[in-house]
This record gives sequence, C-alpha cells and structure tokens, in this order.
Amino acid sequence: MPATPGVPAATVGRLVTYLRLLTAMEERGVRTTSSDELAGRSHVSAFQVRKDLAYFGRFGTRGAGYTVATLRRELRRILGLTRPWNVAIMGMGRLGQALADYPNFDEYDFRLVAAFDADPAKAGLPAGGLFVEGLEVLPARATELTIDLAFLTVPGPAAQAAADALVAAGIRGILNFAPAVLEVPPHVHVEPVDLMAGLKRLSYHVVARAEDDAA
Amino acid sequence: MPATPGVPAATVGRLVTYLRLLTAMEERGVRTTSSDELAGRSHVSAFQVRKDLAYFGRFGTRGAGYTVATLRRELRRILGLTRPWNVAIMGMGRLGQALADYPNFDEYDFRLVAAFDADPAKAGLPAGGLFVEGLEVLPARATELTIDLAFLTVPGPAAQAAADALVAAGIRGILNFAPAVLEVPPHVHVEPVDLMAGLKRLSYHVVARAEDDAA
DNA sequence: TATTGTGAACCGGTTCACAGCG
DNA sequence: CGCTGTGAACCGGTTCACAATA
Repeated sequence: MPATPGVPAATVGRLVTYLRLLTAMEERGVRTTSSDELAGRSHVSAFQVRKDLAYFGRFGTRGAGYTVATLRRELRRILGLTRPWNVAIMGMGRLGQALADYPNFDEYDFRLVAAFDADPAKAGLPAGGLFVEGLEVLPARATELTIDLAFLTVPGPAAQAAADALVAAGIRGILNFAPAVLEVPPHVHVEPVDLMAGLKRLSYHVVARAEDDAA
Repeated sequence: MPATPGVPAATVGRLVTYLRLLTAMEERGVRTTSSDELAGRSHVSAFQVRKDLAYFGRFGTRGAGYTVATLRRELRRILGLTRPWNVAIMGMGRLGQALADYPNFDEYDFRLVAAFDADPAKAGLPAGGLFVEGLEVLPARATELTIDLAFLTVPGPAAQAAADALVAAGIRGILNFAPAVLEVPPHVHVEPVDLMAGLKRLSYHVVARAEDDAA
C-alpha cells in the first residue's frame, strides 16, 4: 500500500476533476480514455495528468490509454471515497439550512448524520430529515454516531470556538465556510470554502484583466 | 499606476485574508499592526506578508509597522473593492435561492441585481428582494443593469451553456459553484467554489493523515 | 532599536524529452 | 506504432538574510 508521501495539494484537486470526468464518461458508456483527453477536459497538460497519477501507481496501458472503469475505481480508492463518511453540520443559519437540504451528499456515501447550533432556540427544528441539536450533546453524539467530518457554517467570530468543539469531539476534517483562518491540531484537516473570499478574488482578477486590456 | 504583472494567485488569496484581519482590527479600534501580527493570524510567515505587499508598493513604516486604516484602504483598492459590483445569480435551485437570501453581499458594495433561471416555471418567483427572470431577457438586462459578475449555480451538465450565455451577455467574472471546468474567453475570469469537490479533497486528506499516524 | 522592503538562494511543482512497453 | 510512465530540466513562488530607515 503506497504511503503517498509528498503529494501536492494541487494534485489532489485535479484528481477530483479527473474522477468527475471519468464518472461522466462511464455514464455515457465510454470504455477507454487517454491522458490527452482527460487533460483537454480539465484544462491541464497531458504531462500533468500522467504525473498526477504517477504519484499513486501505474493505471494505464502503454499504447492504449486508460480503462475508464478501472481508473475511476482507483481514483475513488485514492481519494478515500469507497467508504462512508458521516458528516455533521455546525451552525444552522441560512447556509447550514441550505446545505442540510442539499440533495447530492449521498453521492459517494457522504451521510449527513447530525446538525448542531449554539442557539437553544433552534434545537428541535427540522433540518434536511434531521432535527437540530444543541452544542452540549455534540461530544456524546459524535462518539455515538462516529462523526468523521463537519461543515462549519457559523459566523466568522464564532468559527474558532466552534472548530475547537468539533476537534474536541474527535472530528478529523472540517469544510470551513466561515470567513476565518482556523487553528486546529495537525491530525485535523481544514478545507476552506469561503464564498465572500472567492468573490473578492474575483474582483481583483476582473480589475487586473481590465487593466491588462487597457495596456 | 502599477500594472501589477505576475502576481501569484496565492498572493491574491492571502491579501483577502489580510484585509479581513485589518477590518476586524479597525473595528476593535486597533491603530497599528506589523507583518508579524498579520502573519500569525493568517498562518503564514512574516516574510510572506511583506513579499505579498511588495508586489503592489510600500505601505509600512520601517521600525514601526503598518497603520491599520491605511493598509486596509490600500488592500481594498488593490482588490478592486472600492467600486460597486453588480452581481447576478444564474440558476435558482436551492443553492441559488440560498445565495439570494445571503445577507452579506452589501459588504464592499456587491449588489445583487438580477436572478435568472432557464426553467420558465420559475419566472416571477421571489428571490432575495428580486424576482426570477427567464434566460431570454439576460442579454437585455445585462446591458441595462451593467451586470459585472455572476454566481453560476446550475447543475453540472448545464454549466457550460449557462456560462456561454453569461459571457455573451458581457459578464467578466464568474463565481462557479457548478461541478464543471468552464471554457471561457481570456477576458473572463472564473473562480471555482465547488462544494462537493472540497468535500472530496477533505476525504483524501483525512485518509492520508490517518495513514501517516499509522506509519 | 525595531521593523519594513528586497535581491538572492532555495525548493517544490510543472514541464519536458524520451525510455518503456503493450 | 502509440501512449504511458518517469528522471531531469526548468521555473515560479517561498524563504531567507540583510540593507534601508523611521
């Protein structure tokens, strides 16, 4: 079993893209593909595709390319998507509610198993087939349900305290929607998904390109 | 006026973080700060902070640090956040609806000015103070309202066609929530914000760390 | 003295050329 | 012959040491 040391974070992001393409190909009944085709649809070079895959093994046939079903299965395994993941939502504001109702979690066995909010007034409210629970039951529920991951959807100023509670409860990965840089121990991974930050990066790039055009 | 050539994308992302910290400091009444303090709160090195800023000019005082208000103003200018941005939502499913109701757009003058959906049945429905409109009026409304940016919140298979329509209507930046790599002309910038992709990256990293711990 | 600003060294990820192999 | 797999070159971003200066 490869220990996969030193894989660039950018490679992991591209693997997710390749997997999406392979899934679409399989649905369309496509049997085989090539680094060239994956590259074209991902907007990267074929070198890059092959190098990304080479971090984890050899999955193709020289002269022939890749079998869609095989490569897809391997990428699922590499990305950890062959096992179920129990996910909780922390913070049931608008965004938390929207995520609770999001229909696509069951894709690859992500299971929404709990929803928490610090506000006692929200306890008991329905949320995507579940009921909102108070923070005080998080530790017990995390153990009972074996919660693996959490969506952090609390306001920025509350984010660090909420993250601390999740870490104390044994969560190992946080998808962070809050506008904050979280402090977590090394065994916990944080993946930022910051809407307003994305909007501000967009603002910069649009202005920069307009200036390029002018020049 | 600096043409700001060759600024790394990662730098732009960090500038957004610095700006957020400076805004919080200003609200707390803090007058001055240092590259060291910004670095600590952003989880980067002080070298990195100074290098990031150096792409755009010299904003500090040697021996004393940075004036919070001044640096904040400069970062807003650099990021293009001193002018208003007119934003439209394309795709009024659950996510589009949630975004329309999102309360924080007015921060830095992002103005939600229109909401579109390809489904005629959705036309006229309320959406965050607006009413959903059909795709056929997009070109006219884009000109009339001078729409700058768009949130793309349609299903993956519909994303490219929707992006094409936005580009044809003159939009210059797309915040892409759809699981798809978009094909756009060079004067249009796409910033991906892919929820499920973030979740899959998280899956990989959590598995990888568990293996590290085992080893 | 304290902290910024920056040219140079360093390093890691991307690119490449080509070897390996169906 | 075609396409994958990979060691080596390259390049861009990060790190660093130190010069500049309030």
